Formats: sequence, C-alpha cells, structure tokens
Amino acid sequence: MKRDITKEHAESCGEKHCHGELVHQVETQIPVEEDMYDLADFFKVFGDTTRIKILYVLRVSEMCVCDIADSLSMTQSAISHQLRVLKQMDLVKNRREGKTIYYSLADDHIVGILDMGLEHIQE
Amino acid sequence: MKRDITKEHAESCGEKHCHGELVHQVETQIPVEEDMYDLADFFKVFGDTTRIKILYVLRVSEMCVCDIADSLSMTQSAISHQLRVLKQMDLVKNRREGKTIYYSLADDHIVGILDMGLEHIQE
DNA sequence: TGAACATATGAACAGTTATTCATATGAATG
DNA sequence: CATTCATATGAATAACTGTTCATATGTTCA
Repeated sequence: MKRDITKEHAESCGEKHCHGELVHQVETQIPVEEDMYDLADFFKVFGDTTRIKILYVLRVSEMCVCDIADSLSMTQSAISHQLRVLKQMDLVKNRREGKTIYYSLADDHIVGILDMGLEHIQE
Repeated sequence: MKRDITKEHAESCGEKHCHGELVHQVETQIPVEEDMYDLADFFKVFGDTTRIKILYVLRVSEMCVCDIADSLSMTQSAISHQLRVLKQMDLVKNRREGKTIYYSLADDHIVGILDMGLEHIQE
C-alpha cells in the first residue's frame, strides 16, 4: 500500500532545511514524466553487452543474423531475440535477400551515441 | 552445458553465404570486450526512470536527498539507493553541510547525454 | 550525553530480462 | 512439393534490479 503522497513534503523532512520553492521549481523545469520514461527505455537498450556488441559489429558492415552470431560466438536465437529489441527501438533496420536477412544500423547517429559513452568511460 | 564455441562457424550456417573474411574483419575492428562491457554498464545507469528523474532534478539545482525525494514523491531510501549507483558511476557528486548532504551533477556533460537521447526519441 | 534529524545500508521480495531449447515460419532449390 | 536453409518466436529458467522495511551511521544542538 502506498503512503499518501501529498503528505510527503511534511513527512520526509521538516521545513527547516527543505526548500519548498525549489521543489516547486523542479516540477516546472524537468521534462514530462512520459519523456523521461521513454528516455529510460531508450538507454535501457544500450544497457546490455550483447546489444552493444551487435551495434559495433554492424558498424563494420551490414550483416546477416548468422554472421553476427558467428562474430560474437553466440547462438542464432539469442542474437535474433536481441535484434528484435534493437529493431523495435529503431536502432537497426533489415532487408531480405532470398533466405537471408541483412541487418544494418538504422542511423550513423547511433554510433555517435556509443562513442560518446566510450569517451566518458575512458576518462 | 555450453556447446563447443570453436565449431560454431561450421554449425550455424554453411559456408555458402557466411562471410568468413567479414567475420574475421569484425574481430579486429570492434572495441575490446571489456570496453563494451563497461559501456553497457554505463548506459545501464541511464536505463532507469528514477535515475533519469534524479539527474534532471539535479540539473535544476544542487539538492539534498530529502528535497529530491520530495520532488519525485518517492521514499528517501529509494532515492538514496539510486544516488549511490549514480555516484559509483561518477554521474553525481556530493558535499556535506552539517546533517545535510547536497548532491549535484558531476558534470554538465551528463545533461548533454540525456538531451541527445531525448532528441532521438522525439524524432 | 541524549534526543532529533538527515542519510545510508542490508535483507527480502517482486518484477524484469537474457539466454536456452524446441519448434515454427518462410524462402529457395532440386 | 519436399527438403534444406536462414531466421523468428514462445515458454521456461536463472540471474539481475528496484523498492520497501527496518535499522544503522553520523551530525547538531540543548
């Protein structure tokens, strides 16, 4: 059972140091709830090693599922599941050529995001 | 039980369409395993709504734990746990002032990452 | 020093997620 | 049209993650 949310200002800390105006200011300055939710979902996709690897592999070249699996020494099924996630988020696209389906990055912009992350890490 | 990984080239698809050279090329062009692992960990931190909210809240102003909790109508404990994660990843820093501990963004650069994500979403 | 306050932390629980296994779909080819 | 090949998918399982609750730490002030 959730506590009465509207009372939390008074509960969690006295008015001695809590800055009511500041808290109110926040409400008007942060993105809308839904955007932040979507944003978390967006980053969640990058939060898995397998998906990161797939994206870097696809940076080298367009590639079929089987080649990706080989490159990463992983199961075709595991790769396929993750490609679906990447596709849903519009990070990769695919095209069919006979039996084979080739995947590629949806956008060069994607690699930019990855590399920016790398920069931050390597500081 | 894992299958013999070294055999996977031969197993998963015949040599008819699989591009052995390409797969080899990938091995030399993608970042080292450890970097990709760290990268996933980095993005994982952004992959949670609560942490995203905290970061945006802190963009408005330096703030104590209790104010953050109030702003987001969440438990002090929940916020504290997430602040620890953010701190471990060097996304926030803190300073003590008496009983109160003020948190702030470790780096303006952080907001850049968030906003870039927002852009991608709002396309 | 003891009471009040702000924050941190550990254990437990619930919800989520990635992989595996088995199997289905869908296309080419003899 | 039956077989083979490439990929997709559903269910099950194991591991991980976020919140809660209870409590600990550490600071101030009377």
